[in-house]
Amino acid sequence: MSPSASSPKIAFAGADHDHRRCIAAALAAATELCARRGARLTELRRRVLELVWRSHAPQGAYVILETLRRRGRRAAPPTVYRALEFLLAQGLIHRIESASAFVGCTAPGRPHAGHFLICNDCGAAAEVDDRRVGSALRDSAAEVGFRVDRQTVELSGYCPDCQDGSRDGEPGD
Amino acid sequence: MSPSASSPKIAFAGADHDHRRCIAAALAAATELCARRGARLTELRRRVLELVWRSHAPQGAYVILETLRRRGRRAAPPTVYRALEFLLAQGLIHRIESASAFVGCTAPGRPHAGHFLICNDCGAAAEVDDRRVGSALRDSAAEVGFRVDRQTVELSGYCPDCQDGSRDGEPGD
DNA sequence: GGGCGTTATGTTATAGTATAACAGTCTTGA
DNA sequence: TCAAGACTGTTATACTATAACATAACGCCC
Repeated sequence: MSPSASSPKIAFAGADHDHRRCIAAALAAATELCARRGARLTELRRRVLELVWRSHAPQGAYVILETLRRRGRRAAPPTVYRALEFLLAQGLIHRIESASAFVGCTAPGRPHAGHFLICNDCGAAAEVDDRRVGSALRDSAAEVGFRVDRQTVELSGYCPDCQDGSRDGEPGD
Repeated sequence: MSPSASSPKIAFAGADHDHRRCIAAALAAATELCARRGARLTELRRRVLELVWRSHAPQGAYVILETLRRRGRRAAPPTVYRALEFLLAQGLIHRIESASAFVGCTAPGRPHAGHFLICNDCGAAAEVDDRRVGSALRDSAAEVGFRVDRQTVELSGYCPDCQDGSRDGEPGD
């Protein structure tokens, strides 16, 4: 069951996609997953998850906080960080270390140790699960006797949509 | 100029090595490199580089700041961050994103886009340059049309010396 | 050696990211 | 109902990083 025959790999959603569907799908998956696990996806946590998913660009904790407040919710930094902590623990979001920000997980409930392609221009982060990368990293670590616990793999650069120079200055290679 | 032939890969220095030689070698390489480039390795920058190299564990900017002050240097956060910025620009140190800290580069002056193995226990970070990892990442990005600019690859886990459980419950570090 | 532009550093203030600690509230189940 | 635990509110603070402007040191030219 291949998702789409036209493109071999789906990484960046593209500027024209219906993002409401992304959000709805993420919330539905989270609801289902938490129910199955007996984890409590409370109203607050759901709202924070929704705000993380507001864009494919990683969202900072304080941006989420501001939005919560503007929407009438009493909130302080711990409010947001605790919700984010829960969502991280459930594998519903990821932290992008190089941006100190959070992005929705595109394959929750499935064990995966993928990597991220992050566009310097539009800010979008695409999650990629590539077996070759994973095994290369694992082999490399094993060779020196290192036992891997957690991996942070983030490539910054320019996504296909942002490489044509239509945004500013330089066209790419 | 050939590296040691005794071990196939040198990643972690080990608890018993003479770290003064690491520091001396790093400072010598930095001096030579900056001279060749006409970059000014000032007294401050040299001292900051030395403090980054104080350990193989990544050092936080404020730890460096505190040490500078204890040693009698007038310093504020920008003092340290500006020196770190210079050292980063010269490729003499790397920033470990997942720790918000800095570690000395083990191969300055040589273009490299390697990755780091970071021990959760002793804190040491080993820089590894593995062609397979690099090419797997490059291939994976190219497949979806992503142009890579910068990469952050950090694996956290346990180094060979820290896997035997001898550290459990140890008070000091 | 003095003038002058450039680079480096000092200094103060503040922005941005994250957590500690404790109080109050809600949920759940015996 | 009650108790225990989980969740959220609240205040305070720690940690990380940069903006903005002042001063000092260097490098070059004449």
